[in-house]
Amino acid sequence: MGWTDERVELLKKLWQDGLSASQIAKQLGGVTRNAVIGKVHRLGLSGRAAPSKPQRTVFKAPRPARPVAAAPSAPRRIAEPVSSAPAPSPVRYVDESPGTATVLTLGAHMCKWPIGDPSLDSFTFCGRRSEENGPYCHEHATVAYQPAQAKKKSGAAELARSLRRYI
DNA sequence: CCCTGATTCGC
DNA sequence: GCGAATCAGG
Repeated sequence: MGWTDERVELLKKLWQDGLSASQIAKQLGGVTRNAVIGKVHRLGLSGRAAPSKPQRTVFKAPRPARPVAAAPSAPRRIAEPVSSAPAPSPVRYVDESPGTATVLTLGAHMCKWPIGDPSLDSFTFCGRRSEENGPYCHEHATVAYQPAQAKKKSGAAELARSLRRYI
């Protein structure tokens, strides 16, 4: 299929409407998204009012690898981002407000408990005064070393006992 | 691994 | 001019 005037016109319209190249290609039929992009580029209308992507190539968030790695015993799991994890866990660490310290402002005696998604710019640390010998404040220190015992509920003995009923 | 657009280059 | 392959991101 070639680029008839109609198809080019439709291409322009859809592209201007903000549809992606693949979507346009699917709607036109007989062409791949590469063909659409190539045509778009050739027509000279590469840029468009794209509200979805603000072009954030500027100032990539400086995020050093793992600031918490130095801790003697870091929390086993960092709280998942709220985006795709609606599953309410018994304890919600993410909901706390005090995430004031960034990686830049985080000092030696400040709580290094991570708050939020490390891959996001909004990522912060707790920032409250940490305990003398630990990387976390008192509140986070208690929660950091806890999860191990909490899961020690149904052991082998209890399991065996529950199974015994069905024998 | 899914997606996005950008670019290249043989046709 | 065309578009597949490839690249560079999110």
